[in-house]
Amino acid sequence: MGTTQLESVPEPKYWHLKTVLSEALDSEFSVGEILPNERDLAARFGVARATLRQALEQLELEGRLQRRRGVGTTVAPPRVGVAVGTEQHDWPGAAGDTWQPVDATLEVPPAAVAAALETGAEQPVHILRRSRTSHGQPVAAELLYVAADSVPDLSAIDAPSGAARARAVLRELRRLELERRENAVELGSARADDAKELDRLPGAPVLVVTTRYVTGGRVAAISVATYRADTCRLTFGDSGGVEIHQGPERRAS
Amino acid sequence: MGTTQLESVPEPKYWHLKTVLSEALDSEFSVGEILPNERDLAARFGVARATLRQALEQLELEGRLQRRRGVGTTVAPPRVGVAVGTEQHDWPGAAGDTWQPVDATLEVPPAAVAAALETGAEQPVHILRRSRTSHGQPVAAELLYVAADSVPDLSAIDAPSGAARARAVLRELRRLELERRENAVELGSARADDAKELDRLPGAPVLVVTTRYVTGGRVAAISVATYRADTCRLTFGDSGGVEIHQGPERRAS
DNA sequence: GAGTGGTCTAGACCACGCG
DNA sequence: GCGTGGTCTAGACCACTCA
Repeated sequence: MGTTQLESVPEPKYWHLKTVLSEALDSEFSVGEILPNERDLAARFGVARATLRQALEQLELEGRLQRRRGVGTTVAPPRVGVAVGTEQHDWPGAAGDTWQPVDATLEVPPAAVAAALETGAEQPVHILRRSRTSHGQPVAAELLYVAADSVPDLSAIDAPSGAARARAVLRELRRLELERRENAVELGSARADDAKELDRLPGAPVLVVTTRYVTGGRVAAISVATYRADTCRLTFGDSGGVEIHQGPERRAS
Repeated sequence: MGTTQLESVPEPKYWHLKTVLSEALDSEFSVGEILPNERDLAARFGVARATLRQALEQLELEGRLQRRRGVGTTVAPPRVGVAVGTEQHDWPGAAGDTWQPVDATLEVPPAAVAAALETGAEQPVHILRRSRTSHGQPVAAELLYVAADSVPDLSAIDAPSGAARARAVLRELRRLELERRENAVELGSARADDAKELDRLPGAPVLVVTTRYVTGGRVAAISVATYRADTCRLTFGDSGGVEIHQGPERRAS
C-alpha cells in the first residue's frame, strides 16, 4: 500500500474489499469452505464490520458467497442453470415439467392478476402453489392463477384443496390448446412466504418470472414464479450449461 | 407519531418501514415526485438514517424509487418492458434491432469467452460494444464477442475501430445462417464501465443476459448484455407487458 | 455554497443454529 | 450457552448536482 495517497480517484473501501475477497475466493478457497467470521475478517482488513458486510453482500448477490445466520459464511457453488420456458407450447404440468404441485384453492386473486386474466374483480380463480427444486435445493416458488372458466369440467373434482386438486386443475388445463406463452423476468425481493419456502430471509433478491398462457386469444392462466437470484441462472432456449459470466478456472478441464 | 406499534412477533424496523413507505408511494405520491431527504425521513419515522436507507434500498431494488446523489429520491415510473430474444433466428444487428453500435476492436477475449467460442486461448476475436436505450434512457450495455473466422471477409474493411467497423462486422455476420440462439439471465452487479454507461454507481444490480449464437453446430458469437435491474423488465416471447404500455421504439436517423 | 445521497465508523443488542 | 450473521444507532465526512 505504501504511505502515499492511494488513487487520485479514491475507490470506495468496500469495493476494493470486494475485489480482494473475490480474488481470494478464486485462489485460496474451495466450494463449501467456511470463511472467518465477519468480526475477524473486518479486523483483518482494518475496516468496520458494516463496511466488510457491504462487500460480503455484493458477493452474495453475485452468487459467490452464501451466508446463514447462526452458521457462517461459506463459498457458494456455481449457479445452477434452470430452464425456463423451453417449450413454447407446453402447459404447466406437462411431461418433463420439474414443478411439484403443493396446493390449490379457489380464491379471489389480487387485482392486477384479475385484470390480466380479464375476469371480474371479485371473481374467484384457481390459485395453485407449486415449488421447484434442483439438486435437492429449493430454487423457486410459484403462484399459478387459472381462470375458473378455463377448466369448467373441474366442478366434480373430489379434493377441495391440496396437491391432488392442483394436479386435477393442471390435467384439465392441458385439454385446451395452448396458443403461446409469454415470459417476463424482473428483479424483486422475496415476500415473507416465498422467502420461507426458498430458505432465505424476507427481502432476499429474487428473479420474478411472469408467464402468461394464451389460448384462443385470451389469457387462460398466469404464473408468477419466484427464483432465488443468488443460486439460479435462468436459461431460455434449449441450452442449460456453459457459464460464461466471469468464471474462475475451477472447472474440470 | 403516526408509526404504529410493532407486532408481538417483531418485524425488522426497516421491513415495516418499507411497507409503510410503499403504501405511501401508492397513495400520496405520483411518478417523478421528490421525497423528503433521508435525514428528514429518518427523523420523521424515528429511526437512524442507516435504517431508513435500508428500506429505501429495497424499494429502489424493486424499481419503486430512484435515488441520485446530489439530487434526491424520486418516485420511479413503472418498469420498462424490454424485449429480449424475441426473434429466435435473428443475428444481432438485424432489422428491428434496437441496439446502437458504439465501437469494435480485435482483441484477445477473457478466457471464459474464448472457451465458449472454442477459439484458442490467445486468439483475438472481434469485440463489439453496443448500447441500448428506451424512452431516452440507457437501459443496457453489451459486449459482443464474434469469432474472427466467423467473419473472414472482414480483412479489407476500412475502419480499424469505431461504430463503422462494428456495423461492418454485424453485416458480415448476417451472411451466415443462424441456427439458433440460447439465452440465460442472471443477477449481477455492474462493473465500473457498465455502470458509467448505464448512469448508475458501480455495483448497481443488473440483469446479465448471455446469448450464444449457434451456427453450423458451433458458437459463432457470444453476447453479454447488462440491463439495469431497477428500471427494466425483460420480456421473452412476443409481447410486452401486462400493465405496462410500451411506447414506439426510437429509431436512430 | 448549500443540499443531496454515498461511505464509513465503533459500538450495541437480537435471532438463530448447533452442540 | 456460545458463536454466527442480522439489525440498529448516532454520529462523521465525502462526492456529487445545481442554483
